[in-house]
Amino acid sequence: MTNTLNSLKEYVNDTLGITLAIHSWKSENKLPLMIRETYRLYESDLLKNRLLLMLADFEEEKTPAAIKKHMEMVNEAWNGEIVLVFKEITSYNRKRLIEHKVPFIVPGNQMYLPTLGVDLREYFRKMRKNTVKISPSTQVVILYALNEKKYGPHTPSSMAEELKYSIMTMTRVFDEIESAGLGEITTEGRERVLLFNAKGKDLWDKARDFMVSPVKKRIYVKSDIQSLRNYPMAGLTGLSRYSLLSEPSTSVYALSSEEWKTTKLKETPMAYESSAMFEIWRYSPARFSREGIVDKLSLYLSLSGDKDSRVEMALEEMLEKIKW
DNA sequence: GACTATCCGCTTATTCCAGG
DNA sequence: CCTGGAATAAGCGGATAGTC
Repeated sequence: MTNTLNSLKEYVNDTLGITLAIHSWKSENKLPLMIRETYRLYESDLLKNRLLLMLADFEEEKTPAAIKKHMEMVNEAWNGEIVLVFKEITSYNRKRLIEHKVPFIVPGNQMYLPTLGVDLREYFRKMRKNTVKISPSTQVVILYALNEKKYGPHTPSSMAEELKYSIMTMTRVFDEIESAGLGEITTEGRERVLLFNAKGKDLWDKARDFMVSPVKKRIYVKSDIQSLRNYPMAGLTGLSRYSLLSEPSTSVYALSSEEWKTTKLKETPMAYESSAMFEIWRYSPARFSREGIVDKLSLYLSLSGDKDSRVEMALEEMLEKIKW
């Protein structure tokens, strides 16, 4: 614990050029036992502000919500700034603390004290460019409408049941469809009802720009023919069945990442003679596959962007043959 | 009863940096 | 300058506790 204190002093000195004076806190024994066991509390001051330092050295990281509660309890006995001090913290919990404007210091790494106007980090990353894409679950709903010609009305719960997602996920899907303007969403009583007013090729053209390739990763797998039968054909193998393109020498199959986690198939570092290529998909390819081939639209999305002009032509050929 | 806000942790993608 | 791997941000979707 003294190590943490020392590294804290060092860090503040290095970054702000201030020597922290840290004292033990007299009123600590007023607090619930649980708090005293979890944290060490110290009094200090920084830039003329009285601070209460909550040193958290717990084995397992507490969740932000729990931490917030603890701080509220401490706040009963202390009127002023409370600063959490961590040795380490996961990136997502750090982000959430910042979202909640909870001040904290990770010695040697980061200092976030919004009320004092201090926000230091080793470096700031550039924000990602925000692409307007839909999430895989939303894509699944749209593909469901297109592939099975079921344009609604749908409700979150009916779609959750049908497509094996949670109801919460479907709530988010409806939000995305609404904000992308891909469907009409109304409320009937307690039910939220989705109706795709654009159908068939119209819907496809509208949704196309929002959609993403289902392929997360392509890998080689050494496998016998038997176990390959369990998976739908995809990639160039699939395309060769839907068009005049000749079949590739290495067969391509698809499976979801959930299936990949539980399968006995093993990845091989490269293409051996008896191997097949597997595409790990963001959603289940089996849901829409017919006769052992993945659905045309997903296949199109998985290969669009291929530089080979023969592939491009075959993709267009396949699309044209669709009976919307 | 149907939906949603919030919380949570896992996974994936992006960015940075050090060392060639 | 590249490149590999470490660090970090963002995405995702389930669980839970509400809300209307």
